[in-house]
Amino acid sequence: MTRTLARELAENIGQTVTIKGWLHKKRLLGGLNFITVRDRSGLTQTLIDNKDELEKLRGLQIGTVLSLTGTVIADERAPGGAELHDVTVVVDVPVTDEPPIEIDKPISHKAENLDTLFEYRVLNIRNLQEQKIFKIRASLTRYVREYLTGQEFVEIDTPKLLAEATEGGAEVFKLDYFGKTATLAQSPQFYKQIMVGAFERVFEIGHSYRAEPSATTRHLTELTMLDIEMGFVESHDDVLDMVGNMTQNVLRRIYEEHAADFKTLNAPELVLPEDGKVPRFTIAEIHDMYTKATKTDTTQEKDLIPDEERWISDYARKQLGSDLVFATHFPAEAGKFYHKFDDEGTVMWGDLLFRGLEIATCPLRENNYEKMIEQMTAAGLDVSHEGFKYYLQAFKYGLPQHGGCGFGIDRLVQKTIGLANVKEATLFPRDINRLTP
RNA sequence: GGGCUCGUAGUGAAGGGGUUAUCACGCCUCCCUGUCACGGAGGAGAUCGCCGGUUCAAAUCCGGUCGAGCCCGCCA
Repeated sequence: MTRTLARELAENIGQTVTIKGWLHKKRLLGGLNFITVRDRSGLTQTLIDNKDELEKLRGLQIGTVLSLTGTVIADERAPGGAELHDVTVVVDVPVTDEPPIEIDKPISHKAENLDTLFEYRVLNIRNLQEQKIFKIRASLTRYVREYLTGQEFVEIDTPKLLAEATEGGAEVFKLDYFGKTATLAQSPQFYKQIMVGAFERVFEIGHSYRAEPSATTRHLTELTMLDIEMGFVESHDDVLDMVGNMTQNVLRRIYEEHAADFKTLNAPELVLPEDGKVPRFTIAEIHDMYTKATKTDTTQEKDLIPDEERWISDYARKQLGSDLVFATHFPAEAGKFYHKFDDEGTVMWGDLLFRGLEIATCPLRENNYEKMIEQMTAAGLDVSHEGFKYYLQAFKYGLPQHGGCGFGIDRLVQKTIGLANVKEATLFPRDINRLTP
């Protein structure tokens, strides 16, 4: 007997079929007993009136793996309009231990209960509502791949085990590597730039590791980043246009194709600019606007403070009809050695904010070999260091003007759905004090 | 790294010096032929995070410790 899935039930009225899945819910009404089984496509309700068949389930808990063979009956009282009757029960994998949490009801995502959420992740991921988050996540990365591949970007994979930290910025994890010290990549920064020299346009969806002791709702120590790098860009605007267009494309698509899921997850309504142009403000402009609006002076800050990110996003949504907004022209002192600087004391670097949170940094890179050496020396770096040798080869032997972005996939999923904490958008989050499951 | 808050059955919560620690869900037994958060009757399940102190008496007050959450710094 071949297996029939829950979603195929209504197409098999009158047929004898076998449903395989997990015992999801028992509703025993005496002579009338409903057993709900979960498979990858959804739930099947079966009606068991034979006492001997029902007795096979005595003492068995939610999660028991079952094969149920019976006749498909159309009945408008059944969820989905069809259910299984005259059922023969086969217990494939009996479960006698009571699950520590209930999985047939929405799982609490209250901040105080997040620790429990992740402690029992193995089981609560069997909850259908919980699964929607990760099906949306899977679709989002698929749409990103489809969009970028369509624009002739080549997907690459680069090493996460590195000889040494050279990029600067975030703290790195160190580990023993056959007696040597290795570090975990904090980003594919150097490799994606190197690959511009080969393919012009590249992207990678991979993990990055940050040893920052940050205990907030927006930080992970192991995160999933979408890294994009594009060669032969004419200006920083080209980079911002590419990232803005891609983001709008995948957001429009996810809201369209997962409309029902977004509704049950209480996701916010998507608001994107009608002309397809993501609003842009310079850091200085945002500081001015925020300082005027809130009487909190931020004009001396080099970056946006978190409340400014929320404020400008709120402004963009309400005044300009956009959930996305770019913050551009960071002060030069915020830039790093591989950034491109302009003559006005700012760095050609823009942050993409989505619903109050920074989800991507999008800089233009310095591509001139001599200028790179100059900027690295000015930053106090040893240009003859092993860690820079291979990176600089790419520049020495010809890199066109290029730029791209580091895009936080976890944050994108979080904000797309409207989750309060980035960890809720991650299956098995790693943070400052969680290394399991 | 700095600040604030919270640890009570398996899960989620209430209680906040004084008899047997309260409720919901889940679990066990029984009743129930259209449930879909089914309903009804009964039952089991908690050294109130841990250590110490104050007190005639501590889940409750105080100190420490461990664990967690949120904000800031920094970042995606």
